[in-house]
Amino acid sequence: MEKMVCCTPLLTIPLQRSDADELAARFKALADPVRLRLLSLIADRGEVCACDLVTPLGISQPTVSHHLRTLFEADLVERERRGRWIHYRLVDSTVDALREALSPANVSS
Amino acid sequence: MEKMVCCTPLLTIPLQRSDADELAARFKALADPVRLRLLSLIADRGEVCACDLVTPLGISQPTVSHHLRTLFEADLVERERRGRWIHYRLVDSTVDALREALSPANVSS
DNA sequence: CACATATATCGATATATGTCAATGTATTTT
DNA sequence: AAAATACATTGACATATATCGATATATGTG
Repeated sequence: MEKMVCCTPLLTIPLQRSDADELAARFKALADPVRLRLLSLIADRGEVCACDLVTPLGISQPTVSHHLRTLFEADLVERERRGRWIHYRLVDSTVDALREALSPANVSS
Repeated sequence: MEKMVCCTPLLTIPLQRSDADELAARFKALADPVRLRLLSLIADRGEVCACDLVTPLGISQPTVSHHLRTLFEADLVERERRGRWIHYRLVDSTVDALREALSPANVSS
């Protein structure tokens, strides 16, 4: 059971400040090419050890760790330690919620 | 007819660097609460004069202008000068494209 | 043309962010 | 327990961004 994450739809009624802050924070997590590629790799493989995310992007291990933390704190990925490795998975519900926040105003009626 | 805008889906295959750059640039435009509220106001009213976007957010006119430019350059809004006023409208196709970029990997088959 | 209004740009400043090398911490292996 | 491996944190630095006041530009009005 995923926890409730976000977000007020953007295009239906004028966003309040607090809702805008929350939604912007999520999009901010998506607003970096390295994080998008990490997310993409995680989604592609279903589950990935962090160790497999360092080499393919050509950036340092601390930088990868930093970005994974950002994705984690935005609830875009979840992680699980298994032995030495930490495995990352996409949190579908957050991606779904962001997608829905971009839904057009008048879908029905 | 809207021009082709973007973007490679995020969750289907690993993003290439150039695609990630492009997509990140779009999300960056959404990654600010002021811009989200501007977009929300524009979407709500269908078409808005820039003059009506200054007061409701409590920020200065140059700042509003700056953010509107950012939204414009990300193809999220279009604008049209009519006399003294510049009218802003949402570019639905860009919002649609971003929403689709967040589509889950295996929708069909 | 002079003036008012709507919007954009400039310059300055404060804050945020991406990145890395160095170091720290947690876990397994020997 | 010592060494090795996986990952996180720290500190430093460069760049980007949000914001504003001042000013410029464009359009309409008298």
